[in-house]
Amino acid sequence: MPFSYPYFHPAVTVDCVVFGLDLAEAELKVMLIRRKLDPYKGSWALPGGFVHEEESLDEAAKRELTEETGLESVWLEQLYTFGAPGRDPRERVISVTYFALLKSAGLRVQASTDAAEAAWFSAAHPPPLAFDHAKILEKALERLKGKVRYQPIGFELLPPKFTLTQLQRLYEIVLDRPLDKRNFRKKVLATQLLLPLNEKEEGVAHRAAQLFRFDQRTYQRLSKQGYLFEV
Amino acid sequence: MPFSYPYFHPAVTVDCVVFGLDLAEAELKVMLIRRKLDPYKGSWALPGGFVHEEESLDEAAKRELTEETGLESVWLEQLYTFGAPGRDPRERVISVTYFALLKSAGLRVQASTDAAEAAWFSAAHPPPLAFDHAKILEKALERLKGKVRYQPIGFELLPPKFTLTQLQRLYEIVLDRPLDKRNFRKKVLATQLLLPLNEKEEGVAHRAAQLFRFDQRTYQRLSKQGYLFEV
DNA sequence: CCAAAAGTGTTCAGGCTACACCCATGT
DNA sequence: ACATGGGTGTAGCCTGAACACTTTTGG
Repeated sequence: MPFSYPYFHPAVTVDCVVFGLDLAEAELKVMLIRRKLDPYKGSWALPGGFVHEEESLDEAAKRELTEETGLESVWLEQLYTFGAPGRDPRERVISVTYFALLKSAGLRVQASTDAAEAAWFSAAHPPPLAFDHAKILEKALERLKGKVRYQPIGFELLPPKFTLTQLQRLYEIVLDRPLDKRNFRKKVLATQLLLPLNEKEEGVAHRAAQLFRFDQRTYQRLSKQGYLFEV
Repeated sequence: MPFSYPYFHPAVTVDCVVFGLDLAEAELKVMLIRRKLDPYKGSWALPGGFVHEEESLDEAAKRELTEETGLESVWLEQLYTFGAPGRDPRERVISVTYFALLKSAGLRVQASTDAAEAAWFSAAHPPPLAFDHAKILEKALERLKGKVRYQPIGFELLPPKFTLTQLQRLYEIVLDRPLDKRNFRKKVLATQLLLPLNEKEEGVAHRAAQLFRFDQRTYQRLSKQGYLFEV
């Protein structure tokens, strides 16, 4: 018989706030699933589920994301842990939440096993959410806004090859204010973290823009030396 | 019979990284307790304990802090949740960690009920710690260094009345680099968040320094308007 | 009067902001 | 040819860094 500490043992879940960028609508999106089980059956909720006995919290978050939305290889970071008594009407549940950034290439999502349906919604104006998920989303937005300014995580929301205008739109959307084109370009190019590719944008009805990719290697080298990315 | 989700239910603890400032030794300190129970009986560890069924995580952190160290009214913020399988040798335990800042007035601590002994150690060079507490401490230090620069939490480590030199020492210790006296004073006074008191330092064998206090009210008003404190 | 820390201004360089026009491409 | 977004430089301002001496107090 396995040892068990003689104290209260709550249920523990992970929930993920998955952000995606919609450049067409110039909006930050969040992925929600429609619950097919009680409680809150039929409501929109963050993708998530119970932590298994033999997996770490990070692994649980990755697994739930894949199971519920078919998404893989997203950027994932622990956000905050919510555990107020009563946040789940049935039993006390501690929720370790993550926030995830998805390369915007495909904003299509396949719902799968656990969830009835998955879809993207405006992150700023989401529909009513199950449990305390509105509070979780708010915290995630706050973190994203704060973090995007001093860590180059914004790139996780863009396709691997992107134009400077797309990068600027990204920051304008997340920071919710307009940026000056010339100043923005000067600044991000000065970081030396954008590698110009031998490729141009395709299929546009105007002058094709230069494509760049983010230089992950150089960034990692620089940040070990105390370099601070800032926008 | 109460409802219970048919999934794994781990034990859940809160652990607190309590920082204090030792201006005499110019060092950041962390409070540790000596464990009087297995596992790791006799080792130094972060103060903490199991979450009760009817209390929130924040409440649990406050309660443990008071029970184990006699400390009250410290600044407390959730840090990170650690839950790797195997981090407790007996049973899987999820630990929601907090970091706490203690006004340095009294760096004495009374051990009480749960713990055999409580004492202050160098935060940079702690003794060997139980469980994965070394990793937790490291994360807390990282957070403190990052946060102190853009949020005025440093004041939580000083007595309510302090001199500009003490404030400068604090930042020098936390950021681990020397700061220029004149530039530092210009900058912090420009924030308008330091109120000069009609009092001077006492009992020193040299010119007595002006005492200040931090203007919490004004800060809250300004930060609602999007003001960003920076050092 | 000596030791110890408090207190105080100016100069210079680099970064940030504001701002407008020509260019390349597809239809 | 025109519509659409791509791409580029400069000038003023402000902020951050460097730097040394006088003042006050207690012993």
